[in-house]
Amino acid sequence: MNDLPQVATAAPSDIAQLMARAHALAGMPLGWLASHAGWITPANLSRHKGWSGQLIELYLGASAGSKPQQDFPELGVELKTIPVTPEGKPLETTFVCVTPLTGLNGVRWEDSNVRNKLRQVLWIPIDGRREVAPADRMIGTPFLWRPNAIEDQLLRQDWEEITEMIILGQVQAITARHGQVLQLRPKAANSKVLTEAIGPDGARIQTLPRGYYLKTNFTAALLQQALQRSS
DNA sequence: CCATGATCATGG
DNA sequence: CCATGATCATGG
Repeated sequence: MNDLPQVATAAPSDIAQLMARAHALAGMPLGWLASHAGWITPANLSRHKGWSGQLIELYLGASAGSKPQQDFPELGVELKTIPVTPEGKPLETTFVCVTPLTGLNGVRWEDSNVRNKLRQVLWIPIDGRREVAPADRMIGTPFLWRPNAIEDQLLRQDWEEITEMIILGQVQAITARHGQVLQLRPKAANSKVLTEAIGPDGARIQTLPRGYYLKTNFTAALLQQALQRSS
């Protein structure tokens, strides 16, 4: 049996230790973990959207902060919580990273931020149903994922198509409908925020910052594979 | 019903 | 503003 989860006092020394910590969280409600850590559980997440992810970081020993790197750089692992139904269907897309909109000439998929972030992901499913209070939302079975050749190719295709449009000054023509498994969407405090990009005539323009997100059809397949492996 | 576009909190 | 952590809210 697993020991009760504990707030981590140091980063995990290896992947086995990281996975042991993650497995200890399975079956625990967020409210228990929060109170055990001395945190207050919000009544809803509308003004605390990153709360669950930050609580899990605390228990796994991820270095908190806003560093533009993986959560466990020494292990090469990125941490992602994902809100799911009891059947294991994702309730939201998964944010990957923001993207620069200039200076992309010559950047290859192999060197992209998206690929770096997704090389190895520790997924933590959490009940994400809005009708369930955050305190009662149960954590699911974690799994470690590395893209296989097919998944890598799907991600690469979308990234290359979207990146090409950005380079050609078409960023304002990109919608969330582009891409099979990866999409580009706004990533900002509000729709007034501006960042530098390339316009249709090649000149610099100001536009809304964008980030890459995994579509739910893609993460749904990952979750189903993990369920089948564990049954 | 659900995906797209919009938004919230925090630290630097 | 930018990067981290994401979910909200409404139009289609």
